[in-house]
Amino acid sequence: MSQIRVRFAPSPTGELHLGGARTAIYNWAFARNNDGVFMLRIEDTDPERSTPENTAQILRSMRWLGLDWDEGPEVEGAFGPYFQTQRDAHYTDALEKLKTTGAIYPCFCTADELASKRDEARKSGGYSGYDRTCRALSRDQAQTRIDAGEPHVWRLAVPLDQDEITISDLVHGEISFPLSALDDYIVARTDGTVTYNFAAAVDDTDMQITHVIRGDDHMSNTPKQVLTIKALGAPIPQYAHLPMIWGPDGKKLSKRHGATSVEAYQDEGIIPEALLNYLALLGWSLDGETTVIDADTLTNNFSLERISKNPAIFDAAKLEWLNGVYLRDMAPEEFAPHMVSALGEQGLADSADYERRTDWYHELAPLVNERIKLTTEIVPMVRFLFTDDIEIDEDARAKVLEKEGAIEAIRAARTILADCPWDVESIDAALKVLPEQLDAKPRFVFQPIRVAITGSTISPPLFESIKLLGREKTLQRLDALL
RNA sequence: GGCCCGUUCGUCUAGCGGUUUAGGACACCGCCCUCUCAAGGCGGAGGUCACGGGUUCGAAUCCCGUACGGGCUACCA
Repeated sequence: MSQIRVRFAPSPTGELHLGGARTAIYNWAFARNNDGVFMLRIEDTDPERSTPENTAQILRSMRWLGLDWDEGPEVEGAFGPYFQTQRDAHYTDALEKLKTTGAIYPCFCTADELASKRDEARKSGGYSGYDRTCRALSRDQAQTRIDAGEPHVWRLAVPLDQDEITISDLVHGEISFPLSALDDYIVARTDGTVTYNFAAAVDDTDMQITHVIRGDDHMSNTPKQVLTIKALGAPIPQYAHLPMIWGPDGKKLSKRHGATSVEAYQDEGIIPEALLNYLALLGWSLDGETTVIDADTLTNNFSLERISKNPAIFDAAKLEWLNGVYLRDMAPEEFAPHMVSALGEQGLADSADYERRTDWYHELAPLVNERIKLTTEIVPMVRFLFTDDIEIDEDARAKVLEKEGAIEAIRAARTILADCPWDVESIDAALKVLPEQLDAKPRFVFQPIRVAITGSTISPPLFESIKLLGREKTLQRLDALL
């Protein structure tokens, strides 16, 4: 059997959003699991909405997710170019071929005429596509008008000698469309440029795509593309149409649901492993039990048969939970770079500092990564260790510091820490006696100390925090409240 | 309007005719642990498998209708 070749074909009219990312993931995983080729093709034929910035953003997002493509922009390959705007020659060839076989015909109806015909037909209740007026023209008649310079488009002549066309979809099974409901769709516009359905069909043919894995919204386009490929005399690829991803309200995912692009999630503190994992399992399942799956397991087990047929609602809470799972699983040397980068953005740390006291960072890492879900939570939790410019939270001041016994606890801690050996065990042992000594519940003793040192009621464990802060700064912060 | 697709706990899903009193995960609730917050442990609530008909000894699983939701129906992709 020939090698499996799949493609992800985004149109750079916007950022890479979650639905597109998932389509890319499934294509990639399918190719990897079958020793196939994963191709990236940019469908930039809409000059109004396509931008190089969007293309760059899509490539960036894919790399971030770890989706490496074997052919496409920047890596190139034998089937390029990989931008549709650079493939005119291929489309012209295909067009010429279909003109000679008569599979397409020129249509001189104007856009206005078509619009009014459509409106009228709809009003009387039964619009089912172009009425094929120009299909009745003889070749000579048509050629004469073309020679006279009359503006025209080219349409695909849908075969009339069969009832229906059946496409076999690897997700949905066999799907039949009555040909009577199919339009003689426009393949080439008045200005000579080709339309999406034609370009996609020609490209999939020329690029020898074996499996077209794409969104459900293309299902109705498939018969047009199949008819086109047949007219070209090429083999029909296999299709797999993925269900849509919806927002929490069951409507199409959009800005009003918050972040929709891959980069937006990156900014919100999601790491690529988690997004890949979440999206992979949104519409596909390994066994119904597995919720945490790494890239290798995915690429070794992905199958089109286990893609679900029904749309899925995007659940941000579950993504965040997964993100937390990945964060918690990280070893100190894996997590520390995330801390450095988050702190770096605030000018609180840099890689030089990390180099200088790597052990210190590695001691801090496990205290942090097990209590957060998003990398954006890192800085608020450890900020007190990186600057003396800490402000004590108003709420914490009122609820903790102004309580009876708070100052006494801080004073007692100050005395103990002034000459306690500086390791976690010693600090722990020394401070643990305070509740009994002051005859107070542990929380009433330790919370004031925590607020004094970290500025907040929420922090990494106290004794470890004290140890990492260092004796000098610890005493300074306690003194500040006495 | 026409054509196509879909419908299992709030959400993601397992289930491919009997092993199911429908399993897992997130979210939710309670308890435990505890210096805060998390994490973790234990337990709980939550589904008349959209609805109605069939087929069958037996249906979430097969068939047909209906309802609801979605997609396409552009000289957009």
